[in-house]
Amino acid sequence: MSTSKNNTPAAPSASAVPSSPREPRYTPAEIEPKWADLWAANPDLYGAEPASSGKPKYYVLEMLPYPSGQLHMGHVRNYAIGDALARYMWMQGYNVLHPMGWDAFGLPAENAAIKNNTPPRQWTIQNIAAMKQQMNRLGLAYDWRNEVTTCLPDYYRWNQWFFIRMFERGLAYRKKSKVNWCPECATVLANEQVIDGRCWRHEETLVEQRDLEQWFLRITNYAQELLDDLSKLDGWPEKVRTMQRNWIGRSEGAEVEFAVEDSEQADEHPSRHAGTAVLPALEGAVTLNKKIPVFTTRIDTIYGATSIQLAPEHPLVKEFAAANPRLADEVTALLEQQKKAREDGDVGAIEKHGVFTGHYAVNPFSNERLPIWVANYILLDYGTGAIMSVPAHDDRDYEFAKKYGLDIRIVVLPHRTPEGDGEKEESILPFTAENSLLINSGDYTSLGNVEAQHKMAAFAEQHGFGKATVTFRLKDWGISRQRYWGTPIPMLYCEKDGIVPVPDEQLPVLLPENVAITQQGGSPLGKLPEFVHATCPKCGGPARRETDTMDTFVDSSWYFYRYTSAKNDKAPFDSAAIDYWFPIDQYIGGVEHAILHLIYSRFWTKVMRDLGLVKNDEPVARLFTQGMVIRNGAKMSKSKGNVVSPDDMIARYGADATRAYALFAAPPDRDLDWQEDGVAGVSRFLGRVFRFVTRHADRAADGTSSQPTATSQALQRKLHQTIRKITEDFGGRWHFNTCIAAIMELVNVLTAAESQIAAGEVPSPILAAILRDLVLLLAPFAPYLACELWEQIGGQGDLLRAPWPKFDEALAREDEIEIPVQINGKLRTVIRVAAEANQDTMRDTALADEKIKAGTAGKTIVKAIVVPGKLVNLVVK
RNA sequence: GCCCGGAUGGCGAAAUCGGCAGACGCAGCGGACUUAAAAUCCGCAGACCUUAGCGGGUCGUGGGGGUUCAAGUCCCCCUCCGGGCACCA
Repeated sequence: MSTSKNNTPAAPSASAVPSSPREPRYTPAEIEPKWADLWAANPDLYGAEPASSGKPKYYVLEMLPYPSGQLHMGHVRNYAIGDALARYMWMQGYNVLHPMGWDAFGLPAENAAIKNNTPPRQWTIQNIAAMKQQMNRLGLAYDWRNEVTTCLPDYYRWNQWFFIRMFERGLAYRKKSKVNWCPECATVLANEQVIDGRCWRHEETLVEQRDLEQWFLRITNYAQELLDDLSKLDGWPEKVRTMQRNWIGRSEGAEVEFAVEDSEQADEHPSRHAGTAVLPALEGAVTLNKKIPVFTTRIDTIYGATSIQLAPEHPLVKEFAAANPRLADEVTALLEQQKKAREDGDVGAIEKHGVFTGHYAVNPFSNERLPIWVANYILLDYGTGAIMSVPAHDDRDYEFAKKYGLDIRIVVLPHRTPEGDGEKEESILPFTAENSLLINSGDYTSLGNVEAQHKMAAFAEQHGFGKATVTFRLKDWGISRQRYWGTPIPMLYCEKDGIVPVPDEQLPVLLPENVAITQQGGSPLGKLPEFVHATCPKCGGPARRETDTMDTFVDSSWYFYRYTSAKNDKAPFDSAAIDYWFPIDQYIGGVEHAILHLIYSRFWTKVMRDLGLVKNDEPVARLFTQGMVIRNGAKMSKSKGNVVSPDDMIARYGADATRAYALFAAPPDRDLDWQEDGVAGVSRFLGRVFRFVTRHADRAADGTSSQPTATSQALQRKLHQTIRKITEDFGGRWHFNTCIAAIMELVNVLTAAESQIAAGEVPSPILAAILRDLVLLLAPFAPYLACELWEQIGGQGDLLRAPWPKFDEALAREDEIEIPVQINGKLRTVIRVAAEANQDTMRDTALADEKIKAGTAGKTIVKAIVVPGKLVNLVVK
């Protein structure tokens, strides 16, 4: 684009540009540490004011890191976004809370302990120090006065305190169940931590199923509210809300009990082939002791049920198999297939297999006998682990019935299908659509399917064999971990009193330090007799201490509340501070926590609300998920060898350039392709700013007239257009890449006017104002440079508290604009008109143009489309 | 299979409401400064055709259709890439 298009002064000739060899150089390696030290020495500088200040508040939060010892580029990007926002909001006059902390419990510390023979605590604390150093070097404006470190007793005691509160209300409970076991971690994992049958931390490691007694948190009590409140979270990405909705997996339907025929009866039909047909209704008395509850979303199709299918692990299957070795073998084979499918990460594509058990159940609606099968596509842990199979109206049942020759009976039809057209009916199978009509369904025939669902569920409830019900995919949160480096679960086991919580006054249950950590499995704390042996607070007798520790996702479920009052030793936080600061105005982090951390946090907040500790229903008002940092087309990882170290970048180009590049290279929600040449480019740009401002820094003081000139007006116009653009972007769009591009454009315009400035065509007070605003605009993106230049131009007070530049519409307005002129939609020329020119003026100007005259000569102008401020398009024939 | 994103020069990208496609930056090319280099500064730059040159023309936002005076943008169909969910009864 030519500069004249912007109505800016023509570019000066090269010789007009001052190029003094004495010009100071931009040296971030000197500037940045100077300010970093100053900031580190003044912890109040970025401190939030107390709630009592009464100022409008803004709580901006970035997800706290695990202290691995090294920041990676994903962190840098995350924090650069949050820091820019925090600084901007400060400059807008808000009382900003911008805290940071450490998600400091977890397995890597134990692994490092084994490898280096360093105690986990020492390793963790060292890493925290190193990373805090990196953060300071990056110039991140955190309020360190409320730093939270989750592995310290003053934090984790409140995990224990919350746990006991939950235990008292039945929200924490112990049960034996099948759990996910990662052999690599040597511990149990929550469902949320299993991805495609593999451990979330060990992509190569298959998760095993083990039967263990574990502590669970009753997140399912909140399933409905967690689902409902998603609709309130309109500041969250739709993608995250959808992921949570799917994870919660609400499904409305009915539970129906099918009675099992007594085994003596079944013995008359031992052959598996007998299992293919529905037999006539029972006559006479049959013993029906056992019931199979079945969950279905389509009770309206129950007359079409032609078999019962059980999960291979179903308890009844075990019973049947106990009396039938051949069946036992076949069930084992089914289990193997399931396991293999899990290992292949391809659970959905497993080939369906099944086996007839030799037993029958009774359809409570039709009294028909249905063969009971075991099938590998039935999951024990969803619904009741058993289904009624309706092949005509379910894709999976249809596939299975076709394979094994089971009956297929049509009981619902589309509203419009003419009756009796058998061939046509066959062709639509399996017919699974809702909004259908029932046929062959006893009293319910010819009802609409939704109406039938209600009536049938009501009938089942009346007769005590079923009811309408809702099933969730979400399971309770298993939090026991058989590892050392975590919060001890504050529970005691007394022979006399059973499970007893540790009394509040004995909290925290301290995590002992003298523990031998091995990869053997089994809780390391169990090997410390002095830890295990305790006294029952109820009877005073001997008790055994719980030796498992809590999932570290407990730590991160409420840490952001603690930031408001991290030194409180009487309560997890000050409720007055919470009332003021919550909900979090803006939370920023990676999308990988869309389900795990973000659903646990929502659950924890609802529990705390019900405990009367907080008033908000949700912790986070607005959520932003930034894109990944990739390089050479792949996510940065050691194994791919494409990792770029933040330290290297800072050493070479400075923290400002590194941060600004992280914001400049892509919009923050998209993946960012790291290109080192790009960092160099941003660094060059910062150098240009540095030199330009430095060159003119002393102009502020001279007292010349402030009468605007054509040049100064052009510069101010560009400046205020830039202010408008960036201010609007912070308001919501967050395209910091184009914000930085806009500052680059501004600087390009300023340096292009260098010769006019040198010639005195810009009054000093105006130039000084431009420099000041330029520095302020830069502050959120390159804080070190901005501070350095703020000092040079004699800025008053701390830059962070300086008010954000105010956009002036009058200064930004263009007098004359360029209007493209098209003939039949093709660009022919560009005309200049006054910005507020009306349609007639625009059309006349266009028609007077030589190129347009030539282009329309000998033709008829059929139509002239004139859009004020936009374009002229002449339709000619 | 279902649900979200995405696809624009050699590269990262921009175009906020349907109105000059490629802002800004990288890499590249030419020039200035320099003994030289670095640094810095100035300029050129989508592809193709045409012109001695000035210039002129055609094509162009993954592919195909459509709506419109006008489409990267709206509608329909399709391809590829990334992510999430998945025998959920």
